[in-house]
Amino acid sequence: MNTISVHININSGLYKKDPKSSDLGKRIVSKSIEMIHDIGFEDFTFKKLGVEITSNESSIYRYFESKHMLLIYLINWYWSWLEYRLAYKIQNIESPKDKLEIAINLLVQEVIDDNDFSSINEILLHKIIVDESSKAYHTKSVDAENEKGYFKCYKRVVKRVSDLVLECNPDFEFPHMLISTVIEGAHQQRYFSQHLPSLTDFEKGKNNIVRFYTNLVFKTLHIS
Amino acid sequence: MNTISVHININSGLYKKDPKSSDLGKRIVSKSIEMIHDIGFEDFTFKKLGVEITSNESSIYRYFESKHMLLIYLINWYWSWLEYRLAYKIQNIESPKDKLEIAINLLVQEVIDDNDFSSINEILLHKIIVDESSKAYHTKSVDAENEKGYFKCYKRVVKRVSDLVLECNPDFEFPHMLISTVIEGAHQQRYFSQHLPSLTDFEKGKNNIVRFYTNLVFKTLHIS
DNA sequence: CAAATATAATAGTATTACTATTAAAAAACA
DNA sequence: TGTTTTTTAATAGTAATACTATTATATTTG
Repeated sequence: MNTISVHININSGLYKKDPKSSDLGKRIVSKSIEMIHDIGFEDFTFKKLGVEITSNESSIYRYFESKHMLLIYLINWYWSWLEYRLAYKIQNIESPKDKLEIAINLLVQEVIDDNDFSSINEILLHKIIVDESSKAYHTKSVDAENEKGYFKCYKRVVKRVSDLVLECNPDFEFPHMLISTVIEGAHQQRYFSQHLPSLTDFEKGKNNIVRFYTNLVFKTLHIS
Repeated sequence: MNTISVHININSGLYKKDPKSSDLGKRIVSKSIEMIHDIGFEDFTFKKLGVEITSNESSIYRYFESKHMLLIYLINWYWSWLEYRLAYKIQNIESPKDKLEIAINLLVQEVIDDNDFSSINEILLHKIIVDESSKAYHTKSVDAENEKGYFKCYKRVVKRVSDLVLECNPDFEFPHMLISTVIEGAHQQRYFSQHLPSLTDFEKGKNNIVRFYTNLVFKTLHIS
């Protein structure tokens, strides 16, 4: 899996200059992931990032229009990466049910291994998705940004997995609702397990989030 | 239902001066709901609110410590109100299954009627819950605020409905996950239906969100 | 009618999320 | 090699935000 980064292609409308094209760009992306994870998106600023990478606020603005756009970039990277892993993992699987189970697992499981070959720490990026990604689309500019294709990668993943749902049960009325509920739900449960645990039944090491959502999907689709 | 407001008691740690205790306080709450709904939470400021209610920024700060605290107040009001309606609606119902169905419906259904007797427009407040409530707890101060009891009303509702789940199926392992997934999921689906419809299977007038979540709960619990 | 309290008006602060300009350094190219 | 172009760094500046503090003026209460 060490050539994953080759497959991640991000919509060029998301940046002003491709951060993959220079060392500074890579440092921006890589350090921003660490910092957003550490201090949270609201406290993260380009000024602080500039200090950390011994560069300058204004230099960062040459890559990203705003910190909001940087977050959108990171989120797209994550979903592209997930889409690639999904395709890879189900490519030789025949059974629709097995494919769906693998997909659910991928969507719902915590990310625990990092690919050292890219400048992106996927473990931390997954945590950013859990903690911060709702901030990318809960804005007054969602509609305009959706039209520009800023959420395409995410929507494509939902579409792909919804198609797997329909392969299992062609009569099911709500495949997109089911999958977006599972994805967002799993992220929320991970967040709640850290901060509002009484909203969950999380128990360390028991894989409850994965078990809950897998069970929920197959029960809802009447296949078990 | 016109004496609902009597039953809504908000934790006094959420405000500096009780907004129910004065006309200005009521105008603050009532107008803030309209404004947050109209322009969104980020663009909403106490300065703008002051202008709208022909009062002053600094006067508003005498009621609420920050706009964040005002949002927390509104969210608590919403969940108190829901808790009251829940108790009221299931009080004479015997069957656990019927009680749970009523509860799910209440959690998942859009709010369509306003109680003119309070200074709170519940229709708009529900829309704020859908659009903005995740911003109340996706902060670096969640843990501190959770300890102060800022999320108590919400957690109490989840607990109550989880108990109804266990009444229906005492062996079910994940009642809290199920209910918080349904609540948050339904809010997200309403948001997505407006802004990212390809993530849903929403169709106007077909009540798909209610049908989907009701079905999901009863299938997951093996009772239909 | 006096005292206490609530409100309004004004001013001020640190920080944010940028933009603009210019100079220096590095890379490309001829 | 020298020159041009591009990239980066440094500095300064702006409008807005999310507040705090102070004081004057209403309004309510005893």
